[in-house]
Amino acid sequence: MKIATWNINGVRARIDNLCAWLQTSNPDIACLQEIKTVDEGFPRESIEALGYHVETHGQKGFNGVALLSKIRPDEVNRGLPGDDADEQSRFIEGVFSVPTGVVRVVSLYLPNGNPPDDPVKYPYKLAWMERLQAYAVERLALEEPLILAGDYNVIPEPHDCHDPAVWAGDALFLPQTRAAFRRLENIGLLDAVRATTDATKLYTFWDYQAGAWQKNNGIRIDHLMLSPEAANRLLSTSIEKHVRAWEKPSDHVPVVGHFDFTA
DNA sequence: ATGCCCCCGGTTCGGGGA
Repeated sequence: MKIATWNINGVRARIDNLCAWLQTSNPDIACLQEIKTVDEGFPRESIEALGYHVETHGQKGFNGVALLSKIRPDEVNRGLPGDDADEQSRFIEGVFSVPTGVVRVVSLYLPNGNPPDDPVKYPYKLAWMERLQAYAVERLALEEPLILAGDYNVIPEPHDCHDPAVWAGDALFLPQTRAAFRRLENIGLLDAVRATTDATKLYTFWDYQAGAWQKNNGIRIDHLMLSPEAANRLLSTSIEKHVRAWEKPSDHVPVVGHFDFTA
């Protein structure tokens, strides 16, 4: 079973790209971020035509997440618990039946947090990470396969970026950000890519500016975080960076986990 | 030191991204 995450950077601007990727990569479940549309504006027909069920949690203009899946989810929940006043659409959870039972899959878009000295943005990011941890603690107690997939806007370690010095004061790489990410690992979530490879220079995002892609000046910020029950089913991961060279690309590429959920 | 580039809303620029 192939479960992928991809920050699409505007699903309406990228629908041809998305359909081409679905047809070639053929994921069973795709977690999208930054769909940048309200639910009514999501181009669901062209995706349904490829055999996918579509669940969205959008908003006007920016943010927005979605779950595309070949099997219909038994349950869908929208919004990260812990703050009823938070109106940003950054979290959607689906529960899917598999031969071994269920797998719970989340598409999440963690706040960027820049600039760090902004009175609202960085505190919002850190608070969101605390809420995510509280949610994860609760879900981990279920002892189910759980896959928290998405754009975390976190560079976990210096080798997860081309030039750590450039990112030193950035909300994606500040010590507090990295510490919050480590807490997610320490409660029992496994970074699937790092668990399956020792390769260096693995990135999932390359800025549109200054020829970052051509120079491989990237960062690894899109992650699949796994509960122990999901980690035990993990076969391999891949970063599908070839799509970054397509015409009119997203600045992120899909990150894919292959799982064996056969009984 | 700053901007490079891109999407969106809605207008010819600003907000947001990272």
